[in-house]
Amino acid sequence: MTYHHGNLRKVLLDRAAAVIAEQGIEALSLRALARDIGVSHAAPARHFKDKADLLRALATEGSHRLLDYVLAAADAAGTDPLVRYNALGQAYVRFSLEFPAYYRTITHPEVAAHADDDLMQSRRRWHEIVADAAREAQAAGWLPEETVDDIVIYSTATVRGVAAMLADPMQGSMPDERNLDAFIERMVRLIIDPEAPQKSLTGNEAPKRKRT
Amino acid sequence: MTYHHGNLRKVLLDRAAAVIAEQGIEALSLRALARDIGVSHAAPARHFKDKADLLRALATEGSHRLLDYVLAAADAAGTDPLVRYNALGQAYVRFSLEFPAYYRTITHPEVAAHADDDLMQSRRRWHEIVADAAREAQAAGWLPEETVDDIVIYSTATVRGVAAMLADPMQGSMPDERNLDAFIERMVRLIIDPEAPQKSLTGNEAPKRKRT
DNA sequence: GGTCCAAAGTTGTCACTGACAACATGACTC
DNA sequence: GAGTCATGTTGTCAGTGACAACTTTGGACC
Repeated sequence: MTYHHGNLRKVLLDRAAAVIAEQGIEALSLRALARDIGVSHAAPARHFKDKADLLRALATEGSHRLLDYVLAAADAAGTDPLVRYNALGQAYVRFSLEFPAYYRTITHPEVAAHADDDLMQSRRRWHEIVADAAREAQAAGWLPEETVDDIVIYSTATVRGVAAMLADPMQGSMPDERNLDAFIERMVRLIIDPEAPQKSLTGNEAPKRKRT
Repeated sequence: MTYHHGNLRKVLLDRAAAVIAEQGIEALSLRALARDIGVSHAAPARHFKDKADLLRALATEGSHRLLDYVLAAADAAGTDPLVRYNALGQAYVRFSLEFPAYYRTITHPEVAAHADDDLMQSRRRWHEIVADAAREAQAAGWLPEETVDDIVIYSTATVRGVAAMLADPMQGSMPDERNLDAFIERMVRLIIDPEAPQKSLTGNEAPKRKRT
């Protein structure tokens, strides 16, 4: 082992993500992390000013991955605006399950309250992405009377809530692993149902599809 | 000051709630709490086995208050099932704003993961309350094709998400204090719109009001 | 009214943590 | 090969949660 580790920063981030995924953010300790990696207890300070700084870095990286993940899913879903919007929501929930460490960090209150510019920009980007998709879905007849902002916030809140409830293992009536995909699909369909446009209605019915 | 404090347990809970409301759960320290109250650093241990135990007690008390708060709001809303269901959702979000310490504690991952029987029962009770209300709303024609469980989980997830986003001060596009009530009303109306039953439709239209 | 005793506080201590300061190492530059 | 600067290291400090051992107090009981 050389005196200089070489890529300690990356190793710290990876190992921290693993610890968070296994034992939660509370259980993360800079000293334990350093011990684990085989480096002195003060080494992490060279790369992260303090614990919050490490979490912030993790959240920033995670938020970029989230955007990539979600955009890839939306693109794979095709051009139908309703299908695309739905795919966006499902991908968000899936990300929270596939990368729990990133997701927990991103939504951690302490981190959220002291977000840096990079993290703030990721949030704005998320808002834009969903807003664009919502506008297209509105053009296809969905929720014509609501503002785009309201729709975005509502949709974000819902997928965030679904993710939170899936992360809470003690919640009753939660699906087991085999039914997870179907569960997510049902939940997001309650936000936007890609198969419920005018086609299922007879011609004389109102073309606007106001919800509820 | 007598040697025996008298009602230290209650004072601890109240002061802890105040600290959490002001500075968050992370900032809560048993020693600082004891110092603050003017009692020795080990005194809290007589009443709460450890820090998690104090948080658990706070969460339990909070969950009872939440149920009372929400039921009172629902009862005040009248007998129309849709209005009642809507009131339930709005009250949930309002509780999170009015009693942030309780709400944060209830939804804290660590607390949620190690819930005691009392807390678990409160959760089941919440599920029952919402399920009963959802059944009545379904009988009035709302979302006839969904299972009650799905509706409950979906609704809970959404109000939880809305509460989470309101608690996050850095979120863009969030309402200022004057518009809060209207914002909450709009968000919950997207779950269930109490003013959108069949009455607004002409007679030959489908009586079932499938969403989206 | 004196005695016992358990509940409720106290002091003292331990291991652990995050943060900081001072020092050591080594890679790169000129 | 001297200088310098990023990157590690050692040493230390105050704060924390948890625990053990001791003290005070107010009733219960006779």
